[in-house]
Amino acid sequence: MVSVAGSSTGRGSPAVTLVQLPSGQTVHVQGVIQTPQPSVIQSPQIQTVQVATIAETDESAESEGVIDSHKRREILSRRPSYRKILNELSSDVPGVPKIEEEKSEEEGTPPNIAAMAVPTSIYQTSTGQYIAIAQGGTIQISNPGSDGVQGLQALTMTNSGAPPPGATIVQYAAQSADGTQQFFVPGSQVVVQGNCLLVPFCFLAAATGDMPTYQIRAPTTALPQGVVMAASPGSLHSPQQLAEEATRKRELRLMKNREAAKECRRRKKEYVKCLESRVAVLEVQNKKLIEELETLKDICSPKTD
DNA sequence: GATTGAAACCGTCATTCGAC
DNA sequence: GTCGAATGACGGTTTCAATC
Repeated sequence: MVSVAGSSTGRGSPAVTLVQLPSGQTVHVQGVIQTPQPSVIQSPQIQTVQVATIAETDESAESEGVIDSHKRREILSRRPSYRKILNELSSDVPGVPKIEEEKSEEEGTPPNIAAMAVPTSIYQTSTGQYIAIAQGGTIQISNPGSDGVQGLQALTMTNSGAPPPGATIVQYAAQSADGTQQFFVPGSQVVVQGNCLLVPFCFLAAATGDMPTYQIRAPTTALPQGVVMAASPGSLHSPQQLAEEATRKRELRLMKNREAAKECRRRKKEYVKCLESRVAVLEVQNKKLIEELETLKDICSPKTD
């Protein structure tokens, strides 16, 4: 009679299997029996149940008589965000990377912006560039990939000249540009019409409350060109100004939602990759369990002559 | 090279969730 | 209750490989 009790220690160090994931990542899988791993089903139970319930509408229909409307609403409600799910997974399994909370733009010092006049507002563009706006009117643009101040481009505001009254001339002197280019930012109204095609990007600004926000956009954007600098809050009275304000708010909302959708898709991709990785690991574990079962069967089964 | 279908990507809208 | 963030759904666009 062979005893298999305490096999986790009786067999010496647990076997380690290398699993090649679809993403190319290699994962170490330790002995299956010795170190029971948290189940992928157990961890995000809530989510799994919810998905299953949504999929099996017949079953939910059967239990309608028992479940009140509130409970059904809970069951059918959207599952938690991918970030939550993935972070729960990562807390269960050390190998699963966490989706980090985004740092606010004011947090973490962007690279390549040094010696700025303070107070300074720093913004990041959709292309990864950083824009710093000092109170003195200086705007600096930095490219994330470059070193030191190499990526800095200067925008200088002056309040004089031929442009519409009250407008500000913004001189854009890109290092790589052939020459200095100009576009206008008036004090209370929109500008930059059409100039988007002349400069490497559009300069987009929108005031929210007291603090204006700015964004650099590529000329190919779907956003209508020309809408940009918002009037200062509190000075909107005429219907036209109200309409412009509404348009500006809409553009801002669309812009934010656009970025949110991108981020959401990125998280979803990461979440799916995580699930695929878990599937790969569990498949290996399952295979090993089957093999161990077969081995034990061979050992325990009586020999027949 | 032209066509075509699938997959990936993107922007927008509608809705829900969670913080306040 | 309000507001912003997150996300599903939908339709349009782009990319790419397969086929002719």
